[in-house]
Order: sequence, then C-alpha cells, then structure tokens
Amino acid sequence: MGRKLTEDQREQILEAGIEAFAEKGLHGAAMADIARRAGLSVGVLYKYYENKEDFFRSCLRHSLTALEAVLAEAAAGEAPLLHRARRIIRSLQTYAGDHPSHIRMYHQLTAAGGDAARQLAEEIEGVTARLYTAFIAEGQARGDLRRDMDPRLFAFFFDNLLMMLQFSYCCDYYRARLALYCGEDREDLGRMEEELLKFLESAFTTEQAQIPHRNLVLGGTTP
Amino acid sequence: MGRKLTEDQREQILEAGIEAFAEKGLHGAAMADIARRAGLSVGVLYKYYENKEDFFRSCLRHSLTALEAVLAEAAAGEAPLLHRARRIIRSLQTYAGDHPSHIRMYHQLTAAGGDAARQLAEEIEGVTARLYTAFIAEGQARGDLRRDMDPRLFAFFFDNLLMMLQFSYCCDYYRARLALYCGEDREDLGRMEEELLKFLESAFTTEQAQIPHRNLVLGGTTP
Amino acid sequence: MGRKLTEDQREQILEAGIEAFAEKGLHGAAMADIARRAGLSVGVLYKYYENKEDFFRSCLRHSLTALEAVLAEAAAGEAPLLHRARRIIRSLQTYAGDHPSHIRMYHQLTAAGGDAARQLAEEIEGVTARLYTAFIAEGQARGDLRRDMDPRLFAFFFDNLLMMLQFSYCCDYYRARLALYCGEDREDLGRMEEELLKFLESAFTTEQAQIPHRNLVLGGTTP
Amino acid sequence: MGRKLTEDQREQILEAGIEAFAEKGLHGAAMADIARRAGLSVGVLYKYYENKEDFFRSCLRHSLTALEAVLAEAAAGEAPLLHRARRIIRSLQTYAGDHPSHIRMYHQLTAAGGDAARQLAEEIEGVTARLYTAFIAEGQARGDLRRDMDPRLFAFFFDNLLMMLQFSYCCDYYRARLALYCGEDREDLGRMEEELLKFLESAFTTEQAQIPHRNLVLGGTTP
DNA sequence: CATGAATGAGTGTTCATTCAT
DNA sequence: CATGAATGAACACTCATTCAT
Repeated sequence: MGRKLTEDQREQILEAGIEAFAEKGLHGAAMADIARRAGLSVGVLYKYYENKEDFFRSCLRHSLTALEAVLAEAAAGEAPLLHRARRIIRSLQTYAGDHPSHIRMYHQLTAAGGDAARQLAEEIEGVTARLYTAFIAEGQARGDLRRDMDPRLFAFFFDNLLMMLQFSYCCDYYRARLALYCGEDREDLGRMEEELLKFLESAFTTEQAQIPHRNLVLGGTTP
Repeated sequence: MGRKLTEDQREQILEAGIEAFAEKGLHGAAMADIARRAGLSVGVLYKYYENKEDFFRSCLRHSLTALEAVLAEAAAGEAPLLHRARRIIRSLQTYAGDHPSHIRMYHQLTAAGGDAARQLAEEIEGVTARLYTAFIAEGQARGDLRRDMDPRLFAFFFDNLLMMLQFSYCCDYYRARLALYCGEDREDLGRMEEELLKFLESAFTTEQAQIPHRNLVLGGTTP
Repeated sequence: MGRKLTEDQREQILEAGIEAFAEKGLHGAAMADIARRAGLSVGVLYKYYENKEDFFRSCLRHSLTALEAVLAEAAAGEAPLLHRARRIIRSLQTYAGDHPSHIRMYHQLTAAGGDAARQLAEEIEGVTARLYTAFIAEGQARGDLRRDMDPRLFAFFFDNLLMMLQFSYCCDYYRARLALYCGEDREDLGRMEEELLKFLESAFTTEQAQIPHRNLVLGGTTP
Repeated sequence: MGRKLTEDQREQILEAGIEAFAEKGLHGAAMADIARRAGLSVGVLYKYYENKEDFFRSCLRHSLTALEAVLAEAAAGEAPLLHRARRIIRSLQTYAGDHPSHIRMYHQLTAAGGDAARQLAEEIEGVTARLYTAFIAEGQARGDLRRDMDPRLFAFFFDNLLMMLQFSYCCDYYRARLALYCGEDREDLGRMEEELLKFLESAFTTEQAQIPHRNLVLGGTTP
C-alpha cells in the first residue's frame, strides 16, 4: 500500500486519483485514465494498490488528512467558540477554493457505501465530532454558551452546517442549489461568513426558556 | 413513459429502481438487477423507459414528488414558523423511517452529475428554496423573526440542517457519522426534534446586536 | 404461409415488409416495425409466417413475381431482339421508378445468403436465364444476331447489364456510383436507354472475325 | 487506428473481419465472432478500432486498396483498350479466385447503407469511373473506338460488367445465378474471358449508324 | 382469434485486472 | 522493475418470438 514510492510520486498519483474520483465518482473513474493523468502506467497503480477500492481508500485518506490538518489548525487555541468558528469557516472557504476536488471526493465517499470506506471516514469524522463536542462542553462550562443544549447534538448541527457549506462551494449539485438561494451573490464569501456566524451565535448563546415571546414563535408544543 | 402499466406495477418497478439506485448509485446499479428485483425482464424496463437515465429520472421524480407532498403538507397552514418547523422535522423523520431508499437515492443524485438529473433536482430544490425563503420573510414582516438576517441565507441554513437530518437517518455513511455524535441515542427521534428546534429557535429569533456578551463569544472581529 | 388472409391484407403485409427490408436489410428490419407499418400486430405476422426468414422469403417471392410479370410482358412477342430489349429497358426503368423498394429488396437478397433465399431466387433467375438464352439462340438461328458467340454467356452479360441498371436507379450505393459517371444527367432515362441499346446492338450483331482493325484495338493476344 | 500491431497481426485481424463481414454483412457479423476468428479477445479490436463501423471501414479500405492496386496495374501501359481490358479481366478473375471474401465484403457494402461506408466506397468507385472514362475518351481520340457513344455511359456499362463478373465468382447468390447460365462450364475462366472480350470489342468499336440491317434488329423506334 | 406485453438471448462496448516483455 | 497490450466479465440496450388475455 504505497511502499517504495518517492513522496512526490505518491502525491502525484493520489492527486490524480482524487481529481478523477471527484469528477466521476468511484464507478465512473477509470484506472487507466488515472494512470494517464499521473503520467504512469496502470501496472504501477496495481503494484502499490491492491485494487480500485483500495486506491480509492488511499486517495480518501490522503485527502481527509489534509482537510483535518486545516481544521485542527483553525480550531486550535484558546479563543472563544465563535471566534474559532469564524476561523474554521474561513479556512474551509479557502480550502474549498484551493482544493475543490478534495471536497468533491469527500462527498463522493458519502455516496460510495462499502464498509472499508465508511470505516476510514469514521476515523476522520470521529476527530471532528470529539473536537466540536469538546468545544461546546467547554464553552458551557465557562458560561459562554447556553446550558440548555445537548452538546453532542449541537456539535452535530454545527458540523452539518460546515459540511454543507463546503459541498455548496465545490459539488456541482450543491453549487446549483446554493444559486437557487443566493443567485448572483453566491460568490460573496464574506457575506456567507457573516450570516452563518450570526446564525450560529444566536443558536449557541441564547437560552430559550427565558424568552417570553416563545409562544408566538413556537406556537406551543404540538400534542 | 409508463403507459399501460397498472399503478401497482409502476410502483413496483420504480420502487425496485429506487432501491437499486439508492444502494449503488446511477452508474453502479445494473438494469438487469433492477428488473430482477422487480420480478420482471429487462425488456419491460426498456418498453416503458427510454434508457437508464430516463428511468433514473422517473425514479427520482416519483420519489421527490412524494417527499414534496409530505413537506408541503407539513409546511402548510397559518401556524408560527417554528411550529411548522416542528411539523416538518417530524414529517421528515417519519418519511425517512418509512422510505429510507428514497432519501438515499436523492443523496446519490447529488453525487451523480449529469445535466438532466441536476436539472430535475433543481426543480425540486427550487420549491423548498422558495418555500423556506418566503416563510422567513413573512415571519420577519410579522415581527416574529429577527430582522437582522438575510432571509435567503437563513433559509439555506435551515434547508441544510433538514437535508443533513434526513441523510443522517438513511445513508450508511451519515448514519455512522451520527452515531459518532449520539452513540446509542441515535434513535431518539424526540430528542433530536427537541434539540434541533432549540437550535433553530434561537438562531431565528435572537438579534445579535443587543447581546452584550458578544465579545466573549465572538472574540471580536478577526484582523 | 399466408392462409386465411384477404388478398388485400396479404398485399399490405408484404408491401410493408418489402419496404422495411429494402430500407434496412434482413437483419436491420424489425418485425415490430413491419407490423406497425402494415397496421397489424406482430402476432398476426407470426400466425401466417413461420419466422422472420420465412417472411423475408415471402416478401421476395411477392416482389419477384411482379417483376417477372413485367419482364415477361416486355419480352413477349415476335419483334426483333433489340426491339424487345428496348421494351425491357423501358419497362424496367418504369418499374424501378414506381417500385424502387422491390428492386432494393431484390438487391438485399443477393447479400443475404441463406439456402432458402438463394433457392427461391434461383427459381426466378432461372426464368430470365432461359428467356434471354432462348432469345439469343433464336436470333442467331434467324440470322439477326452474330453466330460467333456463346448464347448463354451473352445472355448472362445482357442480364448483368439490366440488373445493374435497376440497382443503379434504386439502391443508394449504386445511385451514388451512377452519379460518379453521369453527374447531373443521372435522371435522363432516354439517354440511358439510347446508349445502352447502342452498346447492346453492336455487341450482339457485329462479328469480330471480319473486322480488319482488330489488332489496333485488341493488340493481339497477350502472351 | 492500428498502431502498435505488427503488420502480420493487423493483416490477421482485418482478414478475420473481412471474412465475417463478407459472410454476414455489417449488421450480421458479431465483433466477438470476429475476435474469435482472429484468435483474439474483443478488447483488442476496440483498442485499435473506435467501433464496429470504424473497423468495417478499415476492413474495406484494406480490401479495396488491394483491389485498386490490382486494377491499376492491369490497366496501366500504352496497350490498346481491349488489350488492357483483357488484362483487367484476367486480374480480376485471379483476384476473385484468391480473395473471394474481399469481393463478397465489397458486395455487402453495396447493401449496407451508412454514410461513412458509402463515402469511402465512392472514393474507390471514383477512381475506376475516372480511369475507365479516360480510357474510352482516349480511344475515341485515337480513332480506335467508335465516336457515337457517350464515353461516360459506356465506361459505366464496362464497369457494370466487371463488377458483376467478380460477384459472379464470389458471392453465393451470383454464383448460383451464373450456374444457371453456364452450368458445368462456370469454372471455365478462359471461355468467360474470351466471350466477354468479344462482347466488349463489338460494343466498343462498331458504330451503328452505318449498319444497314439495323431495322431488322432494332425493329424501328417504338411509338 | 387478435393483440401486444413480456421474455431473454444476443450485441456492441467498456474497463478492472493481469502478465509477457 | 515498469510497461501497456491483452483479457473477459459485465453492462446497456434491442428484437425475434411467445402466450396470456
């Protein structure tokens, strides 16, 4: 699984695979095409990777490791949650702009099925899940964040919004969908950042119990 | 496109297709396999559908029409936004429980590319985009919702959270991911509903300008 | 093989078949398409004809019988050979103009192979072979035609020229080929008739032995 | 289109194709069958030829190029027309005996339709059309040939007779037809050559205007 | 008896994978 | 060791033929 290659070659192969898989999906991408993109023969691919799925997995690992590094860096430090959230959003926007194929490939993974791929991705998702949950719990402990929330589910919602943000910048389908909401303004990254932060800040900081006009909005509990 | 079939047969064929496409995607699913699942021969499929893509489109339309009906019903009425949001969430949870393949297939679409499929889906997304945006604008006009938000982007966030909710109940990958956040509690639909509503209510109703401890949370603007 | 149909229906079916086979060949034509053209269901076709090849054969027989009748009429009578030749050429030109599909289908037969089809056609070719050979022998006996020829082979050449004439008016390939020779004048039927008759008359009437400048033309026997 | 194959392999593949197409036509021949005949897998065919039609075209080109070379050599030189005609007839007889499939395949082409194939063949037919027409015009200029003929149409008749000659030696249908005229003598190539030359010589050299017994033969103009 | 829906073998074509060079 | 030609199973799609209604 990748022995005996210079780091450069490995990089080139994986990058070619990521691009191909991102474009056409696991089924649609052809090994021969990937080899051509990487400037190699198919034989080499099969020397270092057991088969197509194994190679797909390796591309994913490569791609997600990079993404994880970006996230970890953005999330690091002692700054308050939303400050870090802002940094994360910005990082993701930048990353999505620079490496759309990585995001697209990640999205392909979610459609691929297959135990091995899922397992691999769980590794990665596990990191962010723990990271975000810890953030929130910590914020609650410090008193910065509302107490009346389940930190795990709010972390989940947070992650959901970030995933969709990335897909919306990179994947054809979601890009089209975003345009339905924003039209021309789709590319206004600053506005997106601002509004998403507004959304998150209120969601994370405002306890609902005290809010008096609740009934107006929620209309009471449904039976 | 589907003449001469009893509604039952049509249903059966489409359901078989939806299941296959949900599992393996547009490329991965084999027409012969779909025919076998439906208890038919390939010839029949090609009698009623021009080709694989046309059939895929028909499966999608079938699936999305049903989903749309569910949404429209849940969203209808004069009740306040979050009341309707609660109904939508519940409907989607029920729908996802009853027809997981439909959701999975929809998710496959987002990965598939292909002009026709995307076009069709935009139709559908367009409906919800308009629906949600109108909701919010209306709520703002009534004074129920915060004024300092872009209704289009907030509608987008809202839709994002709902899409991810469905995927998280139906798609293998997202199910595994949800488990990372919730563990055993993954199946507690009521809890999910409650927390999501909390998240949404605050996000939608609380204006940020007045909130004094903003800096604590946002940490000021980043340089 | 054709029982229980009114003559009209039979005619209609065969005509539809002839058109289809003429257009697309034995393999290319689809039974369902033929049924549709004839305004019938496939079931009927298979009630009266064993299978596709049997039906093809019946179409052929139908087509060739008509052609034979035309030829026989044109060739009949006591007139001198070339007079009758002129009548044959005219008849064929008219027939080709009115029923191009029949000629085309006949041409398809020559490409089809298959014992049964060949056998059937031999029946028909046999008629013209005998007819033309007898013509010539008779002409020789009367002294109208040259004696230094093999009547069978000259009949063969005669038939060849007539077959190619028909194909050249009806079949796409041969039409294009004729245009290479004639260009715009392809449709000048009178000219074709005249020149072909000139060609035939000399070929059939002039004995070569007496011709003095033979060497100039033949250049002697090749070694 | 054929790179990286030894000339031998290329030859073998094309010969297999020619045989199959000759037997069953463009539609009837199966790529898998051709591959089997050539001792290869289907994949190879598709490595070197874009698709079936492209392969068919290549087989044709291969076949017709060879035929054209034979014709060109036979037609070359300063010898009088019928001398060259004799050489052409002999060459074609030899060629037909050695490569019957090539002739059969060519015949299949005339039945196939399809723009590309027709276009290619027109190229080839164009060569002979020009060649023969020039022959005749030249002969007329020299005074060897009759002046009262349209060189283009006479060239057309000449070509027709030669085409039918080849088909009559190679194609099942035409072989059977030839037998109807010649019986046992079908294989007597020398006789065929002699008689065909007699036929041609008279047709090409004898002007009809001067011939006094014209009316006896032509019977006057038909009303 | 007619219909035309259903069957399923067969076709062109692609592509993961192997292996001789 | 690298190459990329060769393999052949798999797939989308068609159509002769059958048979339930």
